[in-house]
Amino acid sequence: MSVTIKDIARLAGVSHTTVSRALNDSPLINEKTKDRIRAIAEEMDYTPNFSAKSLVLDRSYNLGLFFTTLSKGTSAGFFYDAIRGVNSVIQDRYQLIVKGIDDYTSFHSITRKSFDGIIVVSQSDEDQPLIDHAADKGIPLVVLNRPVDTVGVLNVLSDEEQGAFQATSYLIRQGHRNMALIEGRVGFKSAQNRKEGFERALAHHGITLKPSHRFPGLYDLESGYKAMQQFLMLEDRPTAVFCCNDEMALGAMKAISEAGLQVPGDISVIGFDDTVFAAYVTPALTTVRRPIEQISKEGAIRLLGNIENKQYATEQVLLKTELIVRESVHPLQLTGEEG
Amino acid sequence: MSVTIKDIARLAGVSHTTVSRALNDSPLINEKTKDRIRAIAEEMDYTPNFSAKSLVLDRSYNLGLFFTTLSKGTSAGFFYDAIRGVNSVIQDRYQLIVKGIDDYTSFHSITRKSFDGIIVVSQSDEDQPLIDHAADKGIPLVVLNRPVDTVGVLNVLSDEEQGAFQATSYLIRQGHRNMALIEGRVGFKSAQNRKEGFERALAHHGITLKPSHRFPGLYDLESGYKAMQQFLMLEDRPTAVFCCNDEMALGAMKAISEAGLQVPGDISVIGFDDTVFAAYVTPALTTVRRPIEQISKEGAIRLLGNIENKQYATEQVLLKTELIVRESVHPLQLTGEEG
DNA sequence: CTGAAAGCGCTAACAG
DNA sequence: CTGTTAGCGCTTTCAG
Repeated sequence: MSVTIKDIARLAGVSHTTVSRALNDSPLINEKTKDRIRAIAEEMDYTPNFSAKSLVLDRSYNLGLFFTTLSKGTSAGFFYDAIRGVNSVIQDRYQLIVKGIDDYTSFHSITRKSFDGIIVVSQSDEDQPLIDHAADKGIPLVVLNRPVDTVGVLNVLSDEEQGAFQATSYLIRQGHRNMALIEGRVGFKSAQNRKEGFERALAHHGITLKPSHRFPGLYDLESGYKAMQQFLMLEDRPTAVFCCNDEMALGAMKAISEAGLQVPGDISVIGFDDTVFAAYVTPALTTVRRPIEQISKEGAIRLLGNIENKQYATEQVLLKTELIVRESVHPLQLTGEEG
Repeated sequence: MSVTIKDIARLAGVSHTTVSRALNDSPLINEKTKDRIRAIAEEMDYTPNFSAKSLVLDRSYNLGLFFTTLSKGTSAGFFYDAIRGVNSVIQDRYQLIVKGIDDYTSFHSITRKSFDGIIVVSQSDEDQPLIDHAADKGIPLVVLNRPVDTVGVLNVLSDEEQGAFQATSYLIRQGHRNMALIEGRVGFKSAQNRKEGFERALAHHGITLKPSHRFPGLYDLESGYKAMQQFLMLEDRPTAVFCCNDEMALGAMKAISEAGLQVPGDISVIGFDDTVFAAYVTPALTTVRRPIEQISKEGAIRLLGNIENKQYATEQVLLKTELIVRESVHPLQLTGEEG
């Protein structure tokens, strides 16, 4: 069996309490004694039993990182950035447990005992039951990526409506009037926000969008491809397409080039997210950058603070998005005011 | 505080021992009693305290999923597929703890108490100390993606050398003789395997590669781009480039198109991994498919079996790769035998 | 079939 | 500054 504090106590000729205190650097213990005990612990290759600690301290040392789904509709880059961001913050102090919310049949096992805190990377309103459950159980909680107004829940996200508004305004400034929209996954908040930003920019310029010029996507390459195929069959083919993420934009570009047309010569394409590959496709994709890694870092930092200070202040942090202009948008006709 | 078996015992008018047994479906307990206790537990919204269980049962209910690194050199798609594969297998029975091996300063905390089993998605020989440590501690272990011969360690991977050999042979059958190689990250086993497969195919056909026609990459888009820029400056520019992953292939394609040349008209490009975007770039990328998700599923299944049966058989599973022919390779000159 | 008692490894009063 | 004692919530002998 493995070494316990009792073993150390025996060797050091002290009580196991003293060992416990020494190893936790308690001010109650003489420095000399501490050093001696630490040396013995080191030598015996002692590792604390976290189950025992957890039991008595009522802390699990677990942090949950929950995604809406692991199996569909989450893009790999998004997933990777989120985990990286959180991981870079928690370091050694916690174990990072990754879960898909849709894997749960019951939230019963999610308690304050099993998670010291939870980070929900939320893409859909359907995550709300989980969020409510966790808030209900009093688990420190931060929700990323989607606005929530649950009391006591920290919230970090980027202003995607604004990002979409900017991107669309840019399209308009480049002279485009006949535009199309490839929407995100139904039920995903990001899909709605981006659509709304797009629509607000249009309304702002008195442009209307025909029903034929919008298409619901799934946030994956294929749905962008298919949506674009639809648009290409239209009589009044759009001169610019706003895609609710980069994957769909890439799919759309594929459809355009297969039809023998050019991006951006014939049709301009704009994406969202600034995925790693955006700069490397040809033409390089003009898109909206969303600071996922920063969001998840901020979220993790706040969560840790929350766990440790036990203060449950509601707070929403809104990070800026940024339009990254590259090559996939072509000016259609200059309108006097420079773009 | 939360409900414990003692609370249930009090309400049911039995001892907490009986409750424990009932909830664990022990054959020692009368079915009627079980039902009654289960009903009460349900009603009180009882959740077992896993720290307490862990302490006495000496199991953590944690499964570690270790990557060589979370911060660099791991591609998002690879990461995502691996987590998905494992997650789909473990279901509710374990918590999945994701770690980057390079985040550890000491493996001290990795014990049989803290992990019931470990899956190492290994990309580098540098992971060996961790693998040895875990094997040493007697933690059930499966290593994915890289061959190891540590005793008692399960091993699931794909035959990448063979995949690279096939891909290169295909290039040769298409008439290419003047080829170039963009290598993977130094120290990554996959980089070495792919390079060796490439070289074996060349040797097999008596083709030699000039030092100028190989370039070390980092598995990311940028390094593929830069490598290709080097090749483009060569006097005897290659007619085909073998890239050790799809990201670098995309970077290379970017460099080619920026130079005013065509893929595959002027230069053929072949990748590795069959990333999601491979089919959607233009031209669609010819590449080698590697069944990451299947590998991680197989690995997880074997690990669970191993944990539960306590049998530590060394076993290596080698899964096939598959050449996916798309559009990025152009026949240079037919050689009689069809390609 | 059920219960009493002990103990997993650790921390935290309470004494001294 | 150190030790004694109790107990976290659970499972597991050992008796009955």
